[in-house]
Amino acid sequence: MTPAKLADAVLAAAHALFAERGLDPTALPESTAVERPRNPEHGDYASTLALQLAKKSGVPPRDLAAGLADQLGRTPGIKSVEIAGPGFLNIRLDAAAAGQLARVVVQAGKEYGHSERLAGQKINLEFVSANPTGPVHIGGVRWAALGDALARLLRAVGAEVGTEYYVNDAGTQIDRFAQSLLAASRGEPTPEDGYAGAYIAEIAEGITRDHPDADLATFRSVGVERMLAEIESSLTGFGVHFDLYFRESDLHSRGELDHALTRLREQGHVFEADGAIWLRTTDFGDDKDRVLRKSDGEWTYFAADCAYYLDKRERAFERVVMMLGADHHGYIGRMRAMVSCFGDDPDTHLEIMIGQMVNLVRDGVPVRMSKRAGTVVTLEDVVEAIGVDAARYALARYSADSPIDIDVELWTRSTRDNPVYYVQYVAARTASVARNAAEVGLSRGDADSFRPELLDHEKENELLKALGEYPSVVATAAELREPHRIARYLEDLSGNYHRFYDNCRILPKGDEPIGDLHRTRLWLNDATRTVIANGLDLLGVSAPERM
RNA sequence: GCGCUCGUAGCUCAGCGGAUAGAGCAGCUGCCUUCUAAGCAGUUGGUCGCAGGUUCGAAUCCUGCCGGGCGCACCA
Repeated sequence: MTPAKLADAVLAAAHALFAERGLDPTALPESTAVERPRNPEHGDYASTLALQLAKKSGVPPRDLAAGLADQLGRTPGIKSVEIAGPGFLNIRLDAAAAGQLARVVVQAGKEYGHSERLAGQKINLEFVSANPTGPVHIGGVRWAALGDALARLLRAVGAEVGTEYYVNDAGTQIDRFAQSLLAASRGEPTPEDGYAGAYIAEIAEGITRDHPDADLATFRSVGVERMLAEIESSLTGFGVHFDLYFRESDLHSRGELDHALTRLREQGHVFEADGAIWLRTTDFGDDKDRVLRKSDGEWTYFAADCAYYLDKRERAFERVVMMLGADHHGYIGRMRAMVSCFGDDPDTHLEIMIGQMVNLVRDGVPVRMSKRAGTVVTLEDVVEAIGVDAARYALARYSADSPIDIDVELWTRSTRDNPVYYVQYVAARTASVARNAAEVGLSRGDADSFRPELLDHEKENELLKALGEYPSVVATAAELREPHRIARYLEDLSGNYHRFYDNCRILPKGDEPIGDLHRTRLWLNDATRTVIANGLDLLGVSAPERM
């Protein structure tokens, strides 16, 4: 019996009860859920349905709870139902019904935890989008970890996801980048407002080698391509693949800014003043109107944002998700207003996620500079310091709302206090048990030797409940755009596995003959490995066979 | 000044309106002759920033205040 099926049973009981008492069935929700109470005295699962229905039905909650308990008590697999407090239903399952889950999980394999909850939704996810004027810095690394995890999560719940990296290859920052390369190639000092760092000299040198007569235009075009190739390669090494690297220059060359301007004009929110073309974003709550085309005829960055948004919408994405650093949160107001100016609804078509700052900390002091980039800490620096797995886990483990310090010493430690090791250790332990089982001739066996009623130890029950919770954790994490929930869940699951391991011997001791308990526990071991591996995969972290 | 965000144990943080608010670290104390001790068990530690409101029920939702961070360009 999975929690989802139990929840269905609770709802079915409510329907039966309402019919029996002649109550209005429209008061019943379409679906309900059961909780995994922390306090074991509150049963294996708890439902608050009676509390929720009391007001709507006009029946006292404890009275409703009693009726529900009566109905539920007749459901196979349910051992007992108690009413507690104001009207909680505390439900206990038979060991056999609870234990079935081990088999459900193993048989579902990689699919366990997946659902169709967001099926049919087409979501565009844009993240990182660091300017191609230098390596990806640490803030972008957080988005790489979080954005990629979110893409995996959304796909796991059935959404159609397109991931994109917006390449700002058309603005004046690119001019400065080109001039910095040119200066470096001539051995001249970095121009004012230019880019410094060893990488500039390296790229300049490479371009000069391949294009001896390179002029500013060459440094510009080739420089951007090489920088972008480097960025893409470092992201690939980080396990992050983008479906599309979208170039701002394409918006210009395809005339998409004019197209967007036309559309905005049609909607009636464009005006001219002081020789510039403006979008009246104040119509939709922005604190000031925004320039689309400057008086000198140049498009603004904001105009390109408008065109890019329109482009995504015209590619049939119904939801446009963008991830920005906290220093860009001022964009939210104008972006939402812009969406409204197009006639869209910012609450349904746009979603802007804001992430707080990240520091790499060594010996209690923030690391400030990269060996290669000079002024910032880069993706390579983070990977070199703690490795891809730890970096991805550390960056995905915290809510994007909270600023984080990544302590190099902590995240490279091989102890309990390093969360990624704690979780990966379970992956290794479960794999080790499976290997040892195979060596002594123990296998999960067939359906006859899977005897879930034998899984009646407290720690087995706790582990089963944790495993059963996984699908709803995935669904919630996807809906709330909070990958950190996966990490926290995996840590909880890991604790449950270790306690099971400590209390319940899986393999036969010495000459002990192999029995159904050994086989059944092996199912539980393998179910745990499945969920740990699936969860880590959502975060882009490996599930090692050995450590 | 306006806006966004955060404020939970000594520290770092979980907690999508539910029961006695949880975990790791730090402190103290135990557990390895058979599956990985990179583990487990016990113990100490809280006016959930403050004040109101909504609710059967608030750390969670709303309002105000206090404190920290960030942002308010015809920059990109």
